[in-house]
Formats: sequence, structure tokens, C-alpha cells
Amino acid sequence: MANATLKKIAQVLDISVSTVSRALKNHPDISASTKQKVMELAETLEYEPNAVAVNLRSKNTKVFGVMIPSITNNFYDSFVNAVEEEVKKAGYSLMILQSGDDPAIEIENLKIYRQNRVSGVFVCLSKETTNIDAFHKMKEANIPLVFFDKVPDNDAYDRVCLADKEAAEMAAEALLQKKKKNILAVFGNTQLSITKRRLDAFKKIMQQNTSVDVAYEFAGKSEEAESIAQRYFQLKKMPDAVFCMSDEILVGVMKCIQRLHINVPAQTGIIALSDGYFPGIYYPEITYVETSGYRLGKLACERMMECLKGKEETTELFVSSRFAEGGSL
Amino acid sequence: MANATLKKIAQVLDISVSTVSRALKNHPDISASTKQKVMELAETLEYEPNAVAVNLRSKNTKVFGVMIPSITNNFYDSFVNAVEEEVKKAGYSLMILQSGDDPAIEIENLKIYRQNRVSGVFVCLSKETTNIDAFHKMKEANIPLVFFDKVPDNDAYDRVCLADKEAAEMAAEALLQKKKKNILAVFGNTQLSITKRRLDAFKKIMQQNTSVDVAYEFAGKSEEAESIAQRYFQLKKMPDAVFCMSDEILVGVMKCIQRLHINVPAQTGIIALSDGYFPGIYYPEITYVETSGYRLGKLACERMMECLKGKEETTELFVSSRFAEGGSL
DNA sequence: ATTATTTTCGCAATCGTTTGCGGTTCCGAA
DNA sequence: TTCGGAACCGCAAACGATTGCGAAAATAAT
Repeated sequence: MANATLKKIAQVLDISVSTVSRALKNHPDISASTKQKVMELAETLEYEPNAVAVNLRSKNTKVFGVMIPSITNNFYDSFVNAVEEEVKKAGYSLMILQSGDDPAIEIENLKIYRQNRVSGVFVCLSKETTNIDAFHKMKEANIPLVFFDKVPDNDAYDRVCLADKEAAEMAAEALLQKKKKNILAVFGNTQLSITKRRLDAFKKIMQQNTSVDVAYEFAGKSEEAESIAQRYFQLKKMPDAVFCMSDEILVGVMKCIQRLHINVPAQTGIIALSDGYFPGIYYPEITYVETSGYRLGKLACERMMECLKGKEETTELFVSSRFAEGGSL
Repeated sequence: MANATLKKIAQVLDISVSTVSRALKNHPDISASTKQKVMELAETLEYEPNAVAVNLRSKNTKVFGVMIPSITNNFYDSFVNAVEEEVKKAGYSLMILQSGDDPAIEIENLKIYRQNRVSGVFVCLSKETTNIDAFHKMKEANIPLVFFDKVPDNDAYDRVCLADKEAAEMAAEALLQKKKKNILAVFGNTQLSITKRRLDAFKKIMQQNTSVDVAYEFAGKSEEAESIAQRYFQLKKMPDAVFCMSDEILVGVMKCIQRLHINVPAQTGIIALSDGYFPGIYYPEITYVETSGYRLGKLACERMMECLKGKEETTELFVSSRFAEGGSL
């Protein structure tokens, strides 16, 4: 008998629904014998509480929203993976929606989250989002928000980010230490704050060392990174090292490296900021500074849980970086 | 005023809750003037229906479950991507749970889906699952199930699969057409039915042509594929082509190719079964037979929608394959 | 003016669960 | 015998929305 309810159990035993409810929760008001009977019947009827009804009454759905530009992305994957692992321990589930980097869909999605009364939402902003008014409504609806990765420029929100500054600095210093003198540095979309932070930090280190020549380029997609690399590696004076701000860029650059049969690290060095998967698929493996989506997910969960406990002050938190030696520099 | 309810609107306008409900749904019983007032107030109060309450009453949550071994997997990603895109059109959302290839967690997850009264579940079985009794309960609870990719051997369930046989045949024939005579064919875990199907089809074609030498090897992970390739490419008689059953294997093989500086396709040809992303990151791009997670997702959705409409007969459906010319063969 | 018919709306039940409050029953103590 | 207090359980409201049915008011028909 699937879909048993408290009422059915009550009718069979000829007792009230409230007694059944209390018995199943081991409430002290109920006698041992009654509890026994109720629990046995519940067992044989395969009773399972209707979460929807429980949610309505408790006003707590135990569901978190996760909004990302696209799920087909290694970085977001590992973020989602971490979050799913973590919140499950506390009995929460995930409702994942993709924005497709479209602010209109983003707003639609927020509406869905509100209507479903999720307990909180993890948000990575789309590339195109400039106006974050829509997110205010969530605050009004008392739904905690934790931004990650692409976060708004607003101290009124909780944000967890990669330690972009630190990571870019580590990479820059590694390049200097290896005495690289003619560096191609490829960054992503300049609109993104993530790009700005990495770029600024990288530049700062480089400017301290005037004997180093750095060319800064920007690529929104792998293909652009590939053609940029193509251009530079056909110069008489080839770069002696390439810095890749992201996996996407690394992939593009490496395709060019393969095309031109450039020997790494003999002819040129490579260093990237990465989650760690892609650096491992090449030979030699790429030296990278880790920017872990997984650890970011864990951190975001921690923050979310604090929000649920009523923490008021908003903060910006960072996950630290780690240098991972490959053989490419 | 966030979290407005029908009741609040009713109180303000001094009318009944039912009238408010009908007015918002444009019910003919309600006068135009009343509708006007209700809708305006709903607008200013930013009323949004409580999906939880609606669900309880309608017994329809408009949420699908998606259970996969792990979300950090390109193939499942594109599947989930497709499903999310598709079901959103019909107003559905997704609740994603990972099994971690653990049958016990799988059963736990099914319970969560039942308690949340999801409208249906897309399931990819874990590698370890042998007993599928737990899935019977879903049928009893009247929750439609659509299995994909790793599906049970049971005609009582709906299944959508890649056309493994067809894809493996296409790849095999491409190898023959290119007059390859000494082929290394790397397959995945032999336990998986997906491996068996691909292997059988591939072998069948190859056996029709006795002049071709094929070495069959099996790798559960990228690293294993890499060391297998390493072994074969150090032989006096190098393979003149490699067949890779999956992206995972392709990545491992390609790492070896890079390590040994083997020229593709001059020294050896490569062909793979793949979703299409990884073949594009190498130069030359890898020739592959497409096994699209995305299209599998679309197909699974179609089937799910039919289940909701009450289709009784269960079927096994396949997504066709497509040959994609790279430059690696 | 009286009856018939619309138009317009409210009552109350329902979905399944939880919980404050009050009401029996029963036991032992005064 | 009577009172006090556990021990045990049910009533009813609540969460928010939907809907069949009946009722009042307004309009039309006779």
C-alpha cells in the first residue's frame, strides 16, 4: 500500500490523526502500546511522510537553489558536487537552474525559487548581469543568498570567492622565479570582476620587475585564446612563457601549442589558474595554481548554514590557493 | 510586502479568499471590477502563489528527480543540461542527487524523491547496482521512471540509451576504410553493459575482415588507458590506429601520444566515441562518432512526458549516432 | 408585482501534517 | 469519599490554495 497517510493509519486503528502523528515522533504523551501499534502499521503500510505537507506547515522546504550560467562547465560542476555532498548531510536537496548567461532567465529563475520557497540560493551571476535589483526581492522574501565566483560589487551580500589576487600573484611570482622575460598573459572577459582582480594582481607583481616584457591579451572563448597564441608564437621573438587565467584559455592555448609543435617547457613555459583537471590531461602536465570549485562549494555551504542560523552581517570569504607543480614551466 | 497570500489580499479588500483566487485566475464568475481591484492589489503586494501549497492541493510538484553517479562528468552534464532546458518549457524543475556509484545511497535518494512527491525520476544506475527492487517502490508510488545510459536489463522499465552498437560499428568501419591493419582498441570497464554492447559490435565488424590485427584492452580510468597506450607504442610494431571507447580513455591515450611525441595522423590514427567536447581540444581534432548526452537528454524528456500522459507500454529507445570528421584518422 | 434567470460571490471541505489546549480516565493520597 | 495529579488522547486550527455547491443580489421575463 503505497501513499499511506496519517489519516489512513488513524482510521485503521480507530484513533485520531494527532495521536498517530505523535506516536511516530515518539512523543511522551503517547503510551507505549499505542506507539507500538502505530509504528507497526506504519511499517507494513510503508508510510512515508509527505514532504510537501510538512513543508507547508513548517514553512521550510529543506531545498536550496543553485543558479549557474551553465552546468556543462568543469568548475561549476565541482562546485555543485561539493554543495550536494555537503547539504545532504543536513537533509537538504538541490534545485539547479541554469541562467544561460541571460539576465532575463536569471530573473525568471529567482521567481521560481521564490514560489518554491527554497531555504536559500547559491548564485553565480551571469556575465551579462549589471543590474542586481532582482536579487533584493529575495532578501525581502527572507531567502538567504550566497553568491559565489561571479559576485556583485555590493557589500550588502554574502559572497564566497576564489582567492584570485593571491592565485594570480603566486603564478606571477613563479614566472619571475623561472626568469621568464617575454611573457604572454591571456585573461578572460574584461567585464568580469574575476578578470579584473586577477589582472590587477598579476600586473602589480610584474610591474615591480621592469626587465620583464609582458603582453596582455583577452579572450572570451577557447578559440580566441587559440588564435591569440597563434599570433604570438609566429613572431620572430616567441614568448618564453604563457600565463592562462582559466581552463578555457589554457585549452585554447594548448591547442595552438600542439598545432605548432612547440616543445613545453623547452621552447616555452605554461602556467595556469585551474581547478586541476585539465592541467592533468596534457604531457607534460601543466603547472598551475589551484582555484578549487570543490572547496569553494564547501565554503559556500558553511556560509549558507550560518545564514540560516541568523547571522546578520554579510561578508566576503575566500578560499585559499595552492601551487601545483606540473612540468610545464 | 513580500510573502503576500490570498488571505491577506482578501482581508484588505474585505472579500473572500475564494473570490481572490478566482479573480487571479480570470474565472468568469468574478465581475470585471472585482478582478481589476484584486489584480492591482496583487501586483502592488507582489503576490506570488505558494508553490508548496499548490503542490499539496494538486498533488503535482512539477519537479523531476535526476539521479546520476556523479555530476562531475561531461556526459552527464550535457544530459542534465538538455533535461533542464527541456523540462523548463513545461514549467518543471530538477532535483539532482548523486549516487556516488553507491547502491545504498541510491536507495536513500529514491526515498527522498518519494517523500518529495516528485513527478518523475530520470535514473542512471550506479556501476555497482545489481538489485533493482528498490525501483519497484517507485512504480507502486506511481512515480514514472525513465532510465538512461546505464539501464537495467528489464523490459518492465522505460529506457533511453545511446546507439552503442551503431556507433561502435561506424567507428570500426571507418578504421577499415582507412586500411588500418594494426589496431589498438581500448574499452572501459567490462562489467558495464555499455562496454559489452560497444565491444560486441566492434568485434563483429572486425572479424569480418581477417587481415586486420586488433588488440583489445580495457581501462577503467584515464591513467590505465595511458599506460596501456604506452605499452603498445613502445613495441617495434606500433599500432597504426587507436580506437577509444570513451572520452576518459581518449584523454589517457592522448596524454601518451603527447609524451611520446607521436605524430597524428601520420604515425598513428585516432578515433573515439565521444560527446564532442574533448575531440575538439586537440590538434589535429579527433575524429569521433558522436554519442550525445545532450540528445539523450532530449529523448529522455520526450519519453518522460509520454509517461505523464499515461503511456503504459515500456520501451527502450536509442539516439542515433553521427560521424564527425576531425583530422586524426 | 411576481417569478425566472443570470451574475457575482462566500462557505466549507480538501490536500497531509503539526501542535496548543483541553478533556477523560485512572491511580494513589488525604 | 473526594481531591490532586499524572497519563493518555482528541478537537480544532493552522499552513496556502482550490473548487463544488449554494446563496444573495441584480436583472430579465411574464
